[in-house]
Amino acid sequence: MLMSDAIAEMINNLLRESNGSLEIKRNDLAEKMGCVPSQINYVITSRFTPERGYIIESRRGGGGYIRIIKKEMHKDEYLMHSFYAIGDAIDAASAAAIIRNLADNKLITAREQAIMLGAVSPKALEKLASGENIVRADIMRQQILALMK
Amino acid sequence: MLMSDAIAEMINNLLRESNGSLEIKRNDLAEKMGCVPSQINYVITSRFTPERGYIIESRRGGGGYIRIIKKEMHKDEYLMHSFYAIGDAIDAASAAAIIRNLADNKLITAREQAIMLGAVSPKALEKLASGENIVRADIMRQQILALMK
DNA sequence: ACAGTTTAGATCAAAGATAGTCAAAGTCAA
DNA sequence: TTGACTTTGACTATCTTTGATCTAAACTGT
Repeated sequence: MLMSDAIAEMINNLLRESNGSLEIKRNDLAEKMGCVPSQINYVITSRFTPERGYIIESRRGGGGYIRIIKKEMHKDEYLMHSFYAIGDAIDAASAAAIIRNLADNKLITAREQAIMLGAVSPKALEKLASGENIVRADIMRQQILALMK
Repeated sequence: MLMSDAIAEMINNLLRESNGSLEIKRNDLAEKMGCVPSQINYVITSRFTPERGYIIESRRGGGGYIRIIKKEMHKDEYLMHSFYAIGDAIDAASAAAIIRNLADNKLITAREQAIMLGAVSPKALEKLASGENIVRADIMRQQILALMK
């Protein structure tokens, strides 16, 4: 088996044992698996992405760690739908419509709606020379990803 | 647990017991915790910063002390404070710190924090050729304005 | 009051402990 | 053969711990 797959399997086992959330020492795990530490990063970036439902947190220095959290997927379908509805670029009006939909469907609160609208408002992006709709799409995607946590 | 975290926890406990304001003897605390005195300074500088709402006062010499005060701000005050803390441009780490403060001080929920973070994450702004920090500042301001409504 | 001594916190830089990034080299299937 | 995926390791960034040295405040004897 591929080293990266073995590492991923190890992490998955640990996740299962620990009920969906765990902390590892990068160097320890690397040593246990017999690989270089940076390969742990590779495995995490390639397989434990937010898109696949994982949250990663880490800290360097003494007592450093990497925390991996598996979030429960269930009512995220609507969010997924919105996520893909955004596309590569989106204008302010369409963005507002999508956000309003989320609110209408009780996926976000009124306050959350206001925050999201603020972040993608023309005012927020006024300094952009160009590509406003592309950046707006990226921002929205990150916001929706944040909701799926 | 990490020594610095243990010290921070100790201070937090004392703060809670004493209702938001306390005085410690640096050397005594260091001895109690089993660390060098200067580590107390390190913990204070890294975790009890004014940015996080703490005021530090101290005195040297006989009867010296370090006083730590947790400052309570009112919501509007805090939002204003954050708004101005942003400045014309802001990097991702500083933005995260400000957002985290809002959450720590119960001005936003964990979900709102996640949304705000998402919107100003490097990932959300990765398409920008330049001026990332300027756009980030604008986005943050609009998000905070949304909270003041 | 003054000078010298003692007490106690501040500062800073070096060393230690971790994790992240990036690009080059390797592998493998289409 | 090419392109995607994997493996490595050098270099970087961040956080923590420690101790030497500096500075300020209080105390003491005259």
